[in-house]
Amino acid sequence: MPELPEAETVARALDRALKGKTIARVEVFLPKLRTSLAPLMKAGLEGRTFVGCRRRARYAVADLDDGRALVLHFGMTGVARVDAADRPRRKHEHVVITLTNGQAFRFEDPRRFGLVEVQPPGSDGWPAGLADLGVEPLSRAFDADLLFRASRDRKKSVKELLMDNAVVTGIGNIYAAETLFASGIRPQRRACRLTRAECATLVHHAKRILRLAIRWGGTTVSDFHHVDGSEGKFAQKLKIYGQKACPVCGTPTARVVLGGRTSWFCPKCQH
DNA sequence: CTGAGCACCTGAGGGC
DNA sequence: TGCCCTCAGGTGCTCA
Repeated sequence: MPELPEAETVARALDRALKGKTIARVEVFLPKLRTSLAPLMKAGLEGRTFVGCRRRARYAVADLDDGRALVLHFGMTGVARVDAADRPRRKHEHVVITLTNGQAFRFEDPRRFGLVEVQPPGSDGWPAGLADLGVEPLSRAFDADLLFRASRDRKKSVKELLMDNAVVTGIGNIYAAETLFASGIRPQRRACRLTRAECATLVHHAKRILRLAIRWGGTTVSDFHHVDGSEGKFAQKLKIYGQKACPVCGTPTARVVLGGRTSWFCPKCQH
């Protein structure tokens, strides 16, 4: 999916596009995405007004004026748009929420791994369904100590640890690869073999790369688009993911499959 | 508890 | 042109 920078970009745009807008009608065109869409239809959203939109992990959370929230996850191919309500529906637009101002919020998702739910507030200020997530990578809580502690006695690879949402949220296949390349660490290294200093390096580069990617509007590989339909420009900044050769030493990139995901690395620069 | 494997989906691209 | 294969930004289930 959309990893953290893409979700952040979308949440910021939805905040501008939806804030103060009132729901006129909710339509769904499939029984389910990752979860059933029936509760969304029965939620009685007509007449409710959006008060803003924020991000947690890879979720966009559009808050409503009654305390509930429209919770979105983009799976691999989910795209949110807000545009004219009267244009023809696209093939994979599964949810259309018409607003009273002549616009409509639309959720398009060819592979249907995404999620659109209405959730009540939980105890921590976030929707109830977002409990049990790890720390935000851009928060102070994500530091070398946390990563070092989480990596002890773990047989799994460093890359899988970085992508483990119970440890740190929002780092997916692209940004894990970029973080490991910048840190000079091979993706397949056992997490338990990381030094404290290497954990500090990983944390530093993860934060730097995620911030940079947000600044460039995220990464468009094929499906990801902004709320206005434009593309994320971080794709041209990728150093290792999907690259033929290492941009530093010119060595052809290598690939290894970890946790079922292709992991790109430079066999010369990463150890 | 952990980790491995796979299921959930459609579409794009390559080889024949 | 079509068929068959592999692969794709994620998550969550079962099983050992």
